[in-house]
Amino acid sequence: MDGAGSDTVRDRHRGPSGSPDGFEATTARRRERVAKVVLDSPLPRLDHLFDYRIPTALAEEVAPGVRVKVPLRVAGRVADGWVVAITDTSEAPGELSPIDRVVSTAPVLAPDVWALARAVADRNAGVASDVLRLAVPKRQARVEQRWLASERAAPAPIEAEADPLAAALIEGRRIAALPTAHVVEVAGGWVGGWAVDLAQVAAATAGAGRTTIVAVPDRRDLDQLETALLAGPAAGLVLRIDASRPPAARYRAHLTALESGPHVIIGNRSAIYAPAPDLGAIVVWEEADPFHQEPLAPYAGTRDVALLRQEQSGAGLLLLSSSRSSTVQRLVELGWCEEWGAPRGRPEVVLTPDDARGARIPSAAYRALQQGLTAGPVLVQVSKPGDAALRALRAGDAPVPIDAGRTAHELGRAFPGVPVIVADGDHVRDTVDPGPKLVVATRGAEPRAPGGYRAVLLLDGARMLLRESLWVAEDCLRWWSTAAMLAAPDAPVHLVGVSGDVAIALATWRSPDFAARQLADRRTLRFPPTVRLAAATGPARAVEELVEAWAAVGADVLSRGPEERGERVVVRFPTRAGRRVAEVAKEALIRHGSARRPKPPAPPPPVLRVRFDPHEPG
DNA sequence: AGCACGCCGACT
DNA sequence: GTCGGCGTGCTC
Repeated sequence: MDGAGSDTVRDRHRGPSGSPDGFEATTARRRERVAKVVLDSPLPRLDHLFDYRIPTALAEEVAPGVRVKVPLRVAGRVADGWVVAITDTSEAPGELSPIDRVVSTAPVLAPDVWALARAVADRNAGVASDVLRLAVPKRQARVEQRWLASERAAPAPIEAEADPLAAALIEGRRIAALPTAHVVEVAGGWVGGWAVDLAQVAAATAGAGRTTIVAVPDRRDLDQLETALLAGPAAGLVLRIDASRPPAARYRAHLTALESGPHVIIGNRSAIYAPAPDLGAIVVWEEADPFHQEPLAPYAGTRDVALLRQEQSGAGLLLLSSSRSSTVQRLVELGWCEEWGAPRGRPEVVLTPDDARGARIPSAAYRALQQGLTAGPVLVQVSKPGDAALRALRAGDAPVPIDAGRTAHELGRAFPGVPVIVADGDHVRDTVDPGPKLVVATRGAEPRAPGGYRAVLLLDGARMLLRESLWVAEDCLRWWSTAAMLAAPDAPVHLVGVSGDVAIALATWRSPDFAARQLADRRTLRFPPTVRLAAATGPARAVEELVEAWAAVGADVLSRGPEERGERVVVRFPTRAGRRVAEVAKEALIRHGSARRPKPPAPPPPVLRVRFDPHEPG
């Protein structure tokens, strides 16, 4: 990777003979202090490094990573940017403008994070500054001044138990693994076994003087991981990088992460961009969870960013998931990633057919609940109700949907005197107390119970499998697996009304085999993850032009249709073509990407947009 | 974003 | 000839 950042698209346009405007013949290379600056601008045309003269008055302060204000001649504007490198020469035509001022001397954009942002943007035909918005938190002047003034000492070394997985990661190995499959008690309470697994790996990595980054999908998982870490030897090294926390805390954690480690950096998807000078291991928990998909352009998900960061940094990569996705299985089969060990513990899953007389709960499952309730709480997982279904229910419309509320009502009647607790998007619960009770939860909202549930009922499996999605089967396996892992070690897990491959995968706890079969099917169908997809929307003319350019580099149209004020197209292409497909898209965005506004007041004009690896092609 | 430049049609 | 509308390209 080019440490100064690659000016790829633009350089390629110029070709080997140099600038098309003929400036180079008259422009001698100048010798002076030159700063290479990336501008904080979302315009694709400005997404390359700009050269600025470093005035002697600023020579002391200008350094790679600092925020600067620079003039942008057109319209006499001053733009924000970051210095990413300092050189002695410039190829830019004309006189260099001087840097206007240094915003602060804190080097907030670490060189490797810049290289990562550049690579992420290039892979997704995006703009580096859009990625930097995720990678560098908003400046907090007070916090920064305090940090600049403070004495900084490296954290004291810690004593941690040696761990073979951590040792492998520090060597730079790439590993796919399944976690301990039951809840575990630590000083702060009961947490998922996965969190204790990861706390151990992070502590051992810190014991070797290296930093670990762990990215998890959501706040609930982050809380569990933090609890597990605070109970262990690495408690003092934890930095929580979490967009939902106050900006000052977020910025303070970012500045601390810039210091030499070891640290244990934990957070949601933005944590994958955290600066880490002594990075030893990159960990993604539940890489297939939709919360790992970035909703902001250029939409790069945690797993893909982690893969790029692993390749650039040479740190280890651990993809730990409650079940194997076809995407990770592909990495394993390519030999890019190795499998690690066998999962520890395995829920006792019973496949239970639907009741012949049409009762909501088959009698075998009913007996399991009854039995479980003599010892403690039991869990019933139902599919997501959905707002429309709930509104219909309230309005008294037929048909009545199956949802957490109705199931809870029925169960309450079936088990009189037993408390019923509902957990869903509107009633968020992280944990429940011990003692007999029925916990009815929509998938993904299941609370944890001390010691684990005495029985788990996966009630709406068949319904979940009806969801229209490219990824239904593996999504269901993941939802069921996460609920199953909340069971006490000897408690039964009943999967109701589902048979076939996916049910057997859960019962045998062999999701990798299932993922391998999914992958084989997808290979013959030419579906992701064996090929990649990209979607473009915009004015028909721009979309048509892009489709032609894409066809020339090996992308074929999967679907095409009208879109509000324009067109939408989805193409697929072999993974090998990814680089060219992204380059071509970036060129199209430079031509058509910025708004050409007609006379106001008019609706905002359609603009060309490109999205790589959309989760659903539709 | 906002400004210069240049190409083409309509005018003194 | 030349004025000016607007589409195109550029910003170190």
